[in-house]
Parts: sequence; structure tokens; C-alpha cells
Amino acid sequence: MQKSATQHRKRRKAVPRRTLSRERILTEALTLLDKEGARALGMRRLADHLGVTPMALYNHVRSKQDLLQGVVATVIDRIDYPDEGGDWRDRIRGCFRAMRAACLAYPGIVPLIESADVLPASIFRPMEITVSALRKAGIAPTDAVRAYYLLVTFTVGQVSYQIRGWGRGVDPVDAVQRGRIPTEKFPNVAVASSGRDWDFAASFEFGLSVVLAGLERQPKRWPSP
Amino acid sequence: MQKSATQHRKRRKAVPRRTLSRERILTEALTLLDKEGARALGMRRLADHLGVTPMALYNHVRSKQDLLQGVVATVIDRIDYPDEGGDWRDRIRGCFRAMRAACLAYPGIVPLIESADVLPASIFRPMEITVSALRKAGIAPTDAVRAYYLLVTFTVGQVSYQIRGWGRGVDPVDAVQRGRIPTEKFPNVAVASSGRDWDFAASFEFGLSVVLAGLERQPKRWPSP
DNA sequence: ACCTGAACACCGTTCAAGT
DNA sequence: ACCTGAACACCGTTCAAGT
Repeated sequence: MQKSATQHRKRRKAVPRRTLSRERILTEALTLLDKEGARALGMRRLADHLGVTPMALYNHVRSKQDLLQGVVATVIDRIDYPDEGGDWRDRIRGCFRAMRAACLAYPGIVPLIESADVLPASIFRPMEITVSALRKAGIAPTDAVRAYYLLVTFTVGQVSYQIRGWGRGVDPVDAVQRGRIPTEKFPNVAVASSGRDWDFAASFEFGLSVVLAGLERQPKRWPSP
Repeated sequence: MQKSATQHRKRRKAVPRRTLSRERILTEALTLLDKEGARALGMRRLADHLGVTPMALYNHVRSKQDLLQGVVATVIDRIDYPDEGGDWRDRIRGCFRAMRAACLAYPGIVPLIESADVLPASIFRPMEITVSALRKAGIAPTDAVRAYYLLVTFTVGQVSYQIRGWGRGVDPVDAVQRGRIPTEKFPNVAVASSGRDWDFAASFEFGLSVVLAGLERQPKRWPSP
């Protein structure tokens, strides 16, 4: 038994060479992030999962911040925005549906995006698509950028709510049921929250439609090309 | 000199009685938060600023999480939403302008709101106002709640961008100037970002108008009371 | 070049002790 | 009841040492 332990040690000492790489670290960090949340992702825990000493990571990653930026960047870079087909409304819809889908596929990165100091340049891809589409709708560039920020804050904010499990004392249905909300003080909240689970997808589509309808009514100060 | 140090010690030992209270801790935490950011707010640093040992705080606060919840709650509870006057559009505008103003007045709490596990019940006040106003506009309760989430994610997301100093690699103007954006790949971003500082207030008002215009066009499935 | 082990400077928090 | 001092279990990171 001691012998096998020694063999194990030898193996552990021989194999680690070549077993580590920046890419392997980032993908492991991503799965750990999505499985256990941003709180559980530490250098020591991550190193454990990779069967390595914490310091080994620093050969491939400058710091924890660099690690997190790298993880966020890999996800954001890989998002595939449908860039053609349909009118400007369809293009915008497709763009933010893709963004939402990516966030839901990798829920762990959403809080990182919200608190990130710097994001990769590919973060401007959906902005490019949106501004381009809105120019075709005859909307001035500045307003188009404003519309983009409206759409992106809405989209990310919405998935952020959804990911947190919706239990965080922000869910009106839950709050009404637990008696946290005095019904006489918030009658409309109480009425609207009577009932079943919240349909996040429907809520997202509703918001998208409202914004697009509102943009349609915006004064066209720009000749469409 | 040693004598004065001793006197100082005696003073420090005599005065602390009655000097500490939950309220004093929360207000000091709030100012520290707004002055130096959420990162700088630790139990040890906060205790230093209060002239006390870190453990003294635990007599008035259950944990760091409890402390942060308390700080967020005091700000959210104090927001004054204008609840009357004008049509439903004006009421909604006033509601979210007040929310935005509060966030800008206490910028330190915005990241805490975004990452909070639980928020005080008064967080449902703007929701009550919005849903109530939208019912008058003839919009069904479920859609009214959806509209509220559209507005709140937009409002908070917008101030979150603004508070971060806008330098975080998300500012297109900055990114274009630093050459992070290849102009040929993002022509519309480049065009829209040529120029001066970003007007956050105007961007917020634009978003508000777009959403309200979009809600106006929404099918009225509900008789207005 | 890549990995290890020990150590440093930080956290939030517990616990026994003082008044 | 309220505050202190020492200590515990954690962090991210540095540094010298091994191969």
C-alpha cells in the first residue's frame, strides 16, 4: 500500500510536465465557474481540480484577474451573432437572443461581465451589428449607440436576475408568498404576482418587442443609405 | 511623549463605550463605500475608521454580509419616489429618475445591489408604482411586471456603466482612441464613437422615451379602471 | 521552462477574557 | 452589554529551490 502510494507520487511527479497549459486552465476554470459559481473559483481550488500546486498556475496566468479576464474573453469571443438576413428588427432580435443564449449557457461568467474592469474587443461586435441595423432604420448614430446600451443592459440584467435563481428577495412571487410584502401597501405587486413561475424567455421577448416598437416611433433624422 | 501616548490609550479605553452603534457603523460603511469603493470596505478597515477593534463590530452586526445588506437597505429605504401627478408616463419617468439619482448619489452601493442575495421589501415600491401606472394605461398585469423589469435592469445597468468610470474597456470612444478597435471591422462603432464625452443623462432619457413609446404601442388587453 | 514548498501579508470570524 | 487580544482557517501572491 505504501508502495502504491510511492508509485502514485512518482507518477504525479512525472506526468505533470506538459499537462498544464493556459487553455487547459481556462477551460477548467470555466466549467468550475458554471458548476459551482464565481465564489468557489479560487486559485487553490482550481489548482486542486487540475491536480497541481497553486503556484503552477502562475506559469500560464499572470494573476487571478488575468485568469478571470481570460475566461470571460473565451466565452465572449466564441459568441456567434447571426449577422445577416431579415430586416433591421430581425437582426437586432437575433443579436440579443444570441447574447442571452450565451449567457445562459455559461451562467458563471455573467457576474464577471458585470464587474469586469476590462472586456475583450469582441464585446463591440453586437454594438456594431445593432448600430448598423439601426442606421438602416434611419436612426442617427448617437441614438443608435444609446439604443444599443438600452438593449445590452436590459439583456444582461435580465439573465443576471434569472441566473441568481430568482430567490434573492427580488422575486415578487416568492416575496408575496413569504409575507414579506404587505398586500395593502403593494396591491398591484400582489395582484401581478399571484400565481405560477415566472417565464423569463417571455419576459425577455416582451422587452425586446417594446424596445423595437419604441425605436420605430423614434424620429428619423438620418437618411437611410 | 510616552505620557501623552498613555493618556491617549486611557482615552481610547474610556470613550469607546457608547461610541458604537449599528447606525453609526452603517453610515460610516456607506461613506467609506462611496469614497473608496466596495473593494476597500473590509471589517478591519471599517473598524480602523471607527477607532475600534474589528471584533467590536460583531456586537452590532451579525456578519459582513449582514453589514452590506444593512447599508444597501438604508439607501433603498430612503429613496423618495414621486408617487402622484401627471399621467402614467410622467409617473414612470419620475420613478426611475429617482432611482437613478439615488444610485448616482451613493455609487458604492450599485455593485452591491447587482450582486445582492436579498434586498429589502422596499425594493418593490418602484414596481408597485410602475405596475399601477401601467394598469391605468390599459396594460395587463403580467406585461406590466415585464415592463418594470425592462426599466429597472436598464436603469441600474446604465448607472453601473457610468459609475465604473466608463474606462473599463467598454467605452467605445476610449477603445477607438487606443486603437483597440480595428476601424475596418467595426465601421459603425467607429463613426458613432467619433468625438466628445458620452452624455449619460441624455442616454438614459433616450432609453426611457423609447420604452415608453414602445409601451404605448402595446396591445391594450385590459380595461383601464 | 515548468513545477514545488515554505512563507508573507492579507481576509472574515470564533473564542476566551476583560470591564 | 460591550470591547479587546490571540488565534484559526482561509485567501492571492512572492521567492528560492528543485528538475
